[in-house]
Amino acid sequence: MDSDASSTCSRSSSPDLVVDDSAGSFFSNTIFQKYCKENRNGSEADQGRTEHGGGKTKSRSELSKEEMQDLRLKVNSRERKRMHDLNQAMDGLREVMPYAHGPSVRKLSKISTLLLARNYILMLSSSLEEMKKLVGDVYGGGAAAQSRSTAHSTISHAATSVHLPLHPLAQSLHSLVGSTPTALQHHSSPPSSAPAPHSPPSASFLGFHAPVQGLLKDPLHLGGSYRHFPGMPCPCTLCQPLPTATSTLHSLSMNK
DNA sequence: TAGGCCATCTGGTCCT
DNA sequence: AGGACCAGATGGCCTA
Repeated sequence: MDSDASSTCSRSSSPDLVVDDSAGSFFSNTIFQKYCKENRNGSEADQGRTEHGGGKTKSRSELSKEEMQDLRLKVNSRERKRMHDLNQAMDGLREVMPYAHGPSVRKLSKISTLLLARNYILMLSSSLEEMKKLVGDVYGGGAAAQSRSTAHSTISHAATSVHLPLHPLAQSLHSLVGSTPTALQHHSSPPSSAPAPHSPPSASFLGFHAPVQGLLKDPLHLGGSYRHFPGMPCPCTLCQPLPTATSTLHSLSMNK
């Protein structure tokens, strides 16, 4: 089920659901069935009371059971649509994460997606800071202003040529991918070509520890399937010998 | 079979 | 009043 990477999930749901489908799920609901039972019993008594006031807007208490039912279906439909939109946004987030994409790769859970996204943002921020420092070092204090003016070209060059301290996420990624370097297919393989068995990432992959660990499943076998983005520093530990001045990312990720 | 993840329903609250 | 947002409850599916 989770392996379904399409924007719509494999569940019986669709963003453009209208009353029909929603009615299906609604009618299958036990609460609704109970409601129907009660409705059947009291329907005669209600009949006369609910007929009045044609045309005028009624308060909720004045609505007939049928109207209440319609209202309920409408509300349910809206809520369903809202959740679909939310899930679409979540899928959009998944797409831009440095994580394997492909039919054979299991989809990140929502919580995993959010946690990974957070770490990823922290990693990028840290990278940016390091690059700024490097640029400052290379051009010296006097040239700092000038270097700032040429920041665009310089940074883009630095991004491809300099290894940055990305240790925490890199460790996390490698805990996801596995420990053997040969298992990795760096800088080339399309994610879908990875023939690996797949499970969702664990808390350690996401760079979080005790607080989240209980929430996520543990073992992962994502052999060689995470993505390297062109122009971006590779976050893996193999590419990134950890400098002594560890970035703040780790501490940041710890005090979640 | 237990646990994780998810979709859906539902009622409450807040905002426009 | 109507809609958006939220959280709890429920039940289904999947995996270890």
